[in-house]
Amino acid sequence: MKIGELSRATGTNIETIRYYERIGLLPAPGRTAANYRSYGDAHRARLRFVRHSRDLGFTIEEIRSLLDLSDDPGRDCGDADRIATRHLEQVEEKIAQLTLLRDELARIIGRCRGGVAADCRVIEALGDHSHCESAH
Amino acid sequence: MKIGELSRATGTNIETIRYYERIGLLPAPGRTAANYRSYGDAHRARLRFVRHSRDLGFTIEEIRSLLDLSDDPGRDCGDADRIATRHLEQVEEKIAQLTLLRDELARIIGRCRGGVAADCRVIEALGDHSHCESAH
DNA sequence: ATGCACCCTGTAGCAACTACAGGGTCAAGC
DNA sequence: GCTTGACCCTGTAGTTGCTACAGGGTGCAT
Repeated sequence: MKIGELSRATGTNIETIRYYERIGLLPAPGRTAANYRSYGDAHRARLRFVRHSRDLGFTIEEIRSLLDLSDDPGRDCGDADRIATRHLEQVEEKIAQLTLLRDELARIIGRCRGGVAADCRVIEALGDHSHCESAH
Repeated sequence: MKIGELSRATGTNIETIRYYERIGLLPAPGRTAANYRSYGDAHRARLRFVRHSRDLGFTIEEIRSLLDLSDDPGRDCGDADRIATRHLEQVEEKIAQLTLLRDELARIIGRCRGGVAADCRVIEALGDHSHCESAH
């Protein structure tokens, strides 16, 4: 299949597919006589793996490691588990941070009673971290 | 005060301070005879405002608007409220997304019972979105 | 033969910094 | 008086993960 078809089959931008090839995340496919990229099922499966991992928030480097693992079926699965677990921890930490942040924002906004900027509690609160109830 | 002192006083990287000046977020300060930047209290307060806003996840452009507002004390506070409220909504959406993602990751990882990559449920799950229970 | 959809390479842009390279300034110590 | 070290300067390039051209070639239908 040509790149446009692969793009549609995986919901991936054509430029992104070429980008993944350039950085070595996808293997360079064969070419047609007209120098068009020609992909097979294995390419499509690999790209789906990459896209799904990106959707789950893995970085390109993490995906590289995960792909190395899946290319070597004899290797210990524990490595994949460790990468995913560490990522899960990061996601949980991010959620915790954003939750603090949300509470802080809600508190700041809640104090706004309208009026002019000189009396604005939102602007005042942004200028002075010491009004905050949590660290960030 | 010189840039190093401002950096320590606000916990901001020196390069970041110069960057903010370059993009017009901070006004260019006066210079000493030796061409060193020379800051006053107003600069420090403004930088604290910027850093605090960044910590709360506002973008540079949002901060630019908020600074415009605080520079013009007669203006309607509602603009600041709207910017902050929209940002709060974005944070809430991000939390919701990450929560879905966390559940999906936890589910994937929970299936891993060790063993070799060929049988790895983590790698299998990453390759096939159809195993997922939620959209992402 | 001409239009159009598709493909190619290479480069530049985005956000928000961060990290040099290559140089100048200033006070302290020998 | 000269060096050492901490600080400062400008300008440019790197980071992540794409995205968007510019400027050209290919393939098929009308």
